[in-house]
Amino acid sequence: MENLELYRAFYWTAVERNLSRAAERLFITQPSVSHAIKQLEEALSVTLFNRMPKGVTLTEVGALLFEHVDKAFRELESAERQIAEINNLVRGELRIGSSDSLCKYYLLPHLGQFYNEHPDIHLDLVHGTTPEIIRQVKDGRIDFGIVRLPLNDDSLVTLEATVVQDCFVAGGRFAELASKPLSLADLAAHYPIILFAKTSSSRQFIQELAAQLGVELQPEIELASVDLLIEFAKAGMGISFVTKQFVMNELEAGELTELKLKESIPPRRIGIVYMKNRRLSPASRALIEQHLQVKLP
Amino acid sequence: MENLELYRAFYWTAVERNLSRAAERLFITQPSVSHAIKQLEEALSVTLFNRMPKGVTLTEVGALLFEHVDKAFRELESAERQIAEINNLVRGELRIGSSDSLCKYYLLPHLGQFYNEHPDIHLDLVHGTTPEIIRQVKDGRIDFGIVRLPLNDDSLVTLEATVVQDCFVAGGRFAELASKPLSLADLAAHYPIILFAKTSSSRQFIQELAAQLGVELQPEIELASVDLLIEFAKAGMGISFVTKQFVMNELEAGELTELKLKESIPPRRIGIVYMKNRRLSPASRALIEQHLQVKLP
DNA sequence: TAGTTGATATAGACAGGAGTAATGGCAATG
DNA sequence: CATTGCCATTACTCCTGTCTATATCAACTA
Repeated sequence: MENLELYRAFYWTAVERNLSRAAERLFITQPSVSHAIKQLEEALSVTLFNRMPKGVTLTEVGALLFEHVDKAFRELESAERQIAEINNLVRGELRIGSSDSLCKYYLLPHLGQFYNEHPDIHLDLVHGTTPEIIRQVKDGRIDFGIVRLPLNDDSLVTLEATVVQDCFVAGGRFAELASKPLSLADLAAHYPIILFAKTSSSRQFIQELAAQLGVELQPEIELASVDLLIEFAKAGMGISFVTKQFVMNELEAGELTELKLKESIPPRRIGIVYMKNRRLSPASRALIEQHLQVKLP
Repeated sequence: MENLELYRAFYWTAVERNLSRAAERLFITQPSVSHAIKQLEEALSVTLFNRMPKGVTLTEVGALLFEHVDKAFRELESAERQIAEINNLVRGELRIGSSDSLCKYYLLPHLGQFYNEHPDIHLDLVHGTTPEIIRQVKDGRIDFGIVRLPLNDDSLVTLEATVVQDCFVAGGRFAELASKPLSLADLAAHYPIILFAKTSSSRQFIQELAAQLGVELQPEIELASVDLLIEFAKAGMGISFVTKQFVMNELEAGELTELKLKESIPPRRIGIVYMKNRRLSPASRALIEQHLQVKLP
């Protein structure tokens, strides 16, 4: 068939058994329906309706066709209904990528509420390094990513989500260091430093900062997770470089203490990134605007 | 959706993963496809494709939609294929109505050959009185009818199919009557007459003919089937009024003998009738033209 | 039997929109 | 860094789907 719209006229005519009523359903006039049916009949070289004095009835072939057209239309309706549901947030999928610890400490708390409000939206969280996240955003495998800024990529939209402050924390026998300001050089020279693994942006950040200050930062211990950084510091194994917001609980509980550093550590911006030429899914928009409280353009 | 044609563009784009190739499939240009996809996306308020440097890929929603569109299209294709088969006589249905004995003696012999040639065309034979057949033709319940002519109904097409000759036949002890010509009055007065039931056109025919000749035809025996008319005559129970063509076998075998009547019985025309404003199915056309050897207009 | 009602079919005109050609922009590739 | 192979945009053309008006037909109805 060269024109699927004809099937719509056929469908309603078959349902209503009356061209005029079908026309009303289709919001067109009766001659248009008549014409459409005729075109369809000619295209298929069959008679689909018996024209009776008081309406039309399906021929055998018409009835055969109707069965299939009916199924096809139900199929399309079903698809459209499901898409409407996705648009209305009653179902859908939310795929978010976040680098390293941002997932647990920034995203997770907000996701809880989102999940309560939209339990049928399937969550898919991936984590990886910032380049990995960017890659997946570009490939369309995730809806958006949460990464540390700055980022310069013209094909991405970057929204500042929050700002975090890194700091050195100590616990156990090193807790007393908190009383007096220290310089980074002092720390590096006299205390065991615990840093995140080399690949992390956090590690690169402090390493570069130290280098600018002419300090060579050589960690005593390298760990692959923020949780371990915290635990090692709590155990008094050394001084961990962590994001302050991520250790709030421990600081308030007195299990960790923030060291006063003579040099100031610049805050680091956390951003939401997604493809410029791609529309965010309704679920993404809802999460970003309503839960993460980030204003979308 | 207000325009089903957009789904076609969507379908091929999803299959080809490339707007330009989809355009080729659709015999339109790439910008048209691009435009169509865009319209569909706006109508559904979703993004269906990720535009990649080397083509497009389906988004999650796009993939969901594709499943359904694919099914819908298969459904329509299936319908169109079946209709094509009906047009090509590899399948279909043939619904024929014939009054009384015409079915067995005229139609059946030809149907055998038709069935051999087109074994997958379903045959549906209905028989009834001429008015019943006409009614069913008009209601579209049968494709065409085979009835005795004349018939004056402007909404029907009437084609003369064959001509039959009625006659009186006898068997057994009455067979000797065949040697000398008899008048209808003689027959009516001195011999037991066996006629078909009152409702039949055959009965009305001979009754009217007799009345015109001033003869009152009072049957000794009334029967409801041609077979019984034949059997009773063969058994010598009386003289049956039958269609000569229907008793050919018995005449040739000598089981029955045709009486010589002084009056001539006019031949009766048998016709094919169908609705003027309805197209005959391919199967009907084939049977009528090729097997019944009746030329269609 | 003429008139009415409730259907579908046909004819002709018109406007909206699908399609086109030309062009631009972008990303990957060698 | 030019080339290639994509998709998007624009401006214009022309087709076709739709409309109005009218014809036609069958079944009632008075």
